[in-house]
Amino acid sequence: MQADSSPKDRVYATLVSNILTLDLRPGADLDETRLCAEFGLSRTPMREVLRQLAGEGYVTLRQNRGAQVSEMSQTSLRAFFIAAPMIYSAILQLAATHRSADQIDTLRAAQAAFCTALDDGDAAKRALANIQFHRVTGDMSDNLYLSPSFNRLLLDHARISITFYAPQDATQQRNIDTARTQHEAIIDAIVARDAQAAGDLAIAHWQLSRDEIEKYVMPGALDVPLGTTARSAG
Amino acid sequence: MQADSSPKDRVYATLVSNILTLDLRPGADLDETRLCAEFGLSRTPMREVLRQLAGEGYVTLRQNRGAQVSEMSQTSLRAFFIAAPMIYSAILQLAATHRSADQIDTLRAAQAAFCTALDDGDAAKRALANIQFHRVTGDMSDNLYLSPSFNRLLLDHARISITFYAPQDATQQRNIDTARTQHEAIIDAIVARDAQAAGDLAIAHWQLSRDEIEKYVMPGALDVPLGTTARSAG
DNA sequence: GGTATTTGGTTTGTATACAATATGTATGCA
DNA sequence: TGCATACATATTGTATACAAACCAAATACC
Repeated sequence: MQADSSPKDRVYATLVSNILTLDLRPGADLDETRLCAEFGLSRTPMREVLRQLAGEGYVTLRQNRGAQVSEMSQTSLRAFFIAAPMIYSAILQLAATHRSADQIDTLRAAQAAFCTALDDGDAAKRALANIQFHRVTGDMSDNLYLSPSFNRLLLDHARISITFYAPQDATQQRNIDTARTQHEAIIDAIVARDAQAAGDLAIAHWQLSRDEIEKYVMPGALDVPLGTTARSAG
Repeated sequence: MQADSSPKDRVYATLVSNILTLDLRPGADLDETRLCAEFGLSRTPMREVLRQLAGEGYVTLRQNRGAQVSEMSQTSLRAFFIAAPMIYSAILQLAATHRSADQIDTLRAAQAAFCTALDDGDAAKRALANIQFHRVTGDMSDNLYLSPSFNRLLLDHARISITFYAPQDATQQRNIDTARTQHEAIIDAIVARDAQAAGDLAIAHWQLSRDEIEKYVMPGALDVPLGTTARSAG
């Protein structure tokens, strides 16, 4: 999010990245002392970082029992399916309306990075670059009240994507190219200040993700904990 | 939110309440040392409370420059007007769908408290009780991804309501009674699991607030800082 | 043999002391 | 007189030491 000026910011960015990429699994316990040793930071600032992460939904804090990476469940997946199209659509409409010229440059840069990540082939890097793209649209939308939910959605969207990513799946390979194209179209709509088109593209883009996820969410698999499926299979 | 078990929770609850009721004005500087002295708490836990409050949007933290109560501006008011009907409607629809029997009791209790506050006549208490009512609907909706924005909206909704409250205004007096009735209707819709009706009521209920606010937001007053208007006039 | 209780160790929560950074004032120079 | 710079002060950021709460294992009792 912000520049890595202070060591605290570095730790924050690292933890965020590790959580997004499932290097830190949902439900994983975060021992303060261990983190401090790992990052060369004292407990006081580390605790503050954890509290900030908790505020943004990355971790959950339990009284006298330390932090753990926030969980994902089938229940939360259902909530995700309800909230995502609504918020994504609103964000992109507002982005098209409110974007500045500078922000378009930033968005194009994010898209370039996204394409690089696509060619790279690493699911985690791809998800991270994708998030970055959408974060820029979030900045563009400039709505203090939608941002919290939008960011929370992006967090789990990244984690879900990585969870359900199957490298050998030909459909998914095609979908990745579609995503790239959709991003381009989104940029065009935003540049043209076409809120209607941006909103529609948000839905289409969401549909793409949704289809991929739904393939893996079978009614019989209701109690499979999310965040563990794909990694162990790949 | 949670029981006042620890002294930290008490400080948290007090600060939240003071911010919601504008006892702590938007933009007000929060000096750590002073707060510590006031609440009899050390700086370390106090800083953690402030970070939590920052995560939920109550305060903003600036590097090396302390915390201040989050501001409200005309810009944010516009964002509020866009986000509120959307989120409120979604929350109430979901509340009608997901609510449990216990939660209905809680909601009825909140409504009773709201009515008491209405008869009381204190704008701050009223706004607080109103928030409490809607928080219960938020719990009912049980959507992890909409909650952050919903809670952020409730925060500023309370502050805006208090800001633009005019005790002598006959229309507002009537509106207060309307709000009471609408709450009752909302309860009925939720009890009946009628998502459609709940969503419609959310919009109607929002409209009521919107009209009150809009009366005071004139195009010429674009740079009047929110949170200071009504208090000084009353 | 099973359950309850106590006890040791580990981990979190808090307080205080110290370091670093920012602000405001005063002084010197143009 | 105006501005810039240096210094003093206050406030934030960090580290460490201590207290309290939790967890697990071992022992005693039923």
